[in-house]
Amino acid sequence: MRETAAAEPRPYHHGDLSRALIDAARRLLESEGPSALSLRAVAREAGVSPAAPYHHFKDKGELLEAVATEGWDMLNDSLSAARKSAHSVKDKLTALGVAYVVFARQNPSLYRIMYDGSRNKEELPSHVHMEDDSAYCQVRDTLVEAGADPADEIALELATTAAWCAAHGLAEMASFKQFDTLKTALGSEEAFLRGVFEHMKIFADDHGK
Amino acid sequence: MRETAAAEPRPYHHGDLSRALIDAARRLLESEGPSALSLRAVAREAGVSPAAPYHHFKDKGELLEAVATEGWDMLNDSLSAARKSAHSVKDKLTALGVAYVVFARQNPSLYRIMYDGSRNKEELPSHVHMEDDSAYCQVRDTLVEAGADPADEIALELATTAAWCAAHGLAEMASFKQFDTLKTALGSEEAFLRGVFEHMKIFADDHGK
DNA sequence: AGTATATCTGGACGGCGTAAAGATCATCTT
DNA sequence: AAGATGATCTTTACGCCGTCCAGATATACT
Repeated sequence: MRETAAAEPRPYHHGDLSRALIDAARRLLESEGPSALSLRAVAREAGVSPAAPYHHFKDKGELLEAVATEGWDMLNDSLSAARKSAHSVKDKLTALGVAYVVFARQNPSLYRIMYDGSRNKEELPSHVHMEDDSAYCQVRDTLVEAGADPADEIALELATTAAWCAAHGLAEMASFKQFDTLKTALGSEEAFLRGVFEHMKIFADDHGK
Repeated sequence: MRETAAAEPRPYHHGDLSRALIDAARRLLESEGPSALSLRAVAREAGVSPAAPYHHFKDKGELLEAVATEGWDMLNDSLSAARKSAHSVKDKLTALGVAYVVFARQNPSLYRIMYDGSRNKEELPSHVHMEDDSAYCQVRDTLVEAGADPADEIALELATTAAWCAAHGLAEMASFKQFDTLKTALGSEEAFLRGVFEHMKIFADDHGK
């Protein structure tokens, strides 16, 4: 819609350092894992001095928050796609759950970062829990589509929470080697995920329909 | 069964430093949280030099593992007690789930440490998953008591995994402020936990009985 | 008693997050 | 066009971290 650089945060010496820092962090996260993600390492990867990031982020936490935000956006997109691709209404919920866990398994370091900031503040970022096509709202809306009564707000929030907890729990557990035999017995990791979800009412029920 | 000190690791200059270090770590964990748990701080708290711990633990990780092991033992005890205190068979599973989450909520820093080491190794400690009165086995046995078919090993392991994931997911989520309104609406945090569990088949079903 | 050995201290190294001061460069005002 | 302004980046420095090494110290074995 717009020609060139005109409304961006104004490239100065570097160009767009905050963008470059987030990208560098993501790169390090994939190649070295979360424990290697120091502010200094990110600055090094981006080719600037260790203090440069402080002109764009208040501290290390704020940089990680920016990385996390992009992670949540990616997750929201994954869930949207899963919701659309599911054929029957009954499959939609499981498809959402599987998509959630698959995302976490494919981006384990990013997934960790996404929750780390929240754990310290004991609060999820608002765009996860509140905004309209946030992950939380997508799960809730899908529950309603599946037959949950939207008038009973408490039950609906409880059910959404239950689904979220189940998916998050499985996402963290699925990486443990203890489940390898079960995965091979069932043929694939996704079969394992579906198997676990099948044992959870929240993903199998008809929700009053 | 034995009189005094005879089979212990032998107290030397300090007395029993590894014990003292683990206690110091637990103390710091409760008073300052996981982020303050540096090796140096633990040594300081125990009144020894920063290098002293290295004669008892290979590195910081091994000390944290020792702390985690005690945490798992405490959790196992909590679950045993919950299992015994539940009156009906039907209540036992929910009682287990609630006890799990309550433990995590009452010892949040310790709970974090318990999983941190495993996340790096992608493997749970064996005494959690294998030994007879481990948390995992207690959940599995309770499922059998509740009517699950012990002959269908795959289904039983899937169900146990589902219950574990649900409880772990809820344990991590329950600290977020987002659920405060729901908790007050339901009257107490435990009511909130039970409400969430009620939406999970694994905790409500009759398991084929 | 005397030697070996386990335990602890002190000091050092590099890496970390972060703050302060100075250099550099795009933009704004005139 | 010129100089002032202020954002961006670098350099330097501080205290904390995990860890290693050399030396001191106290216990245990012969």
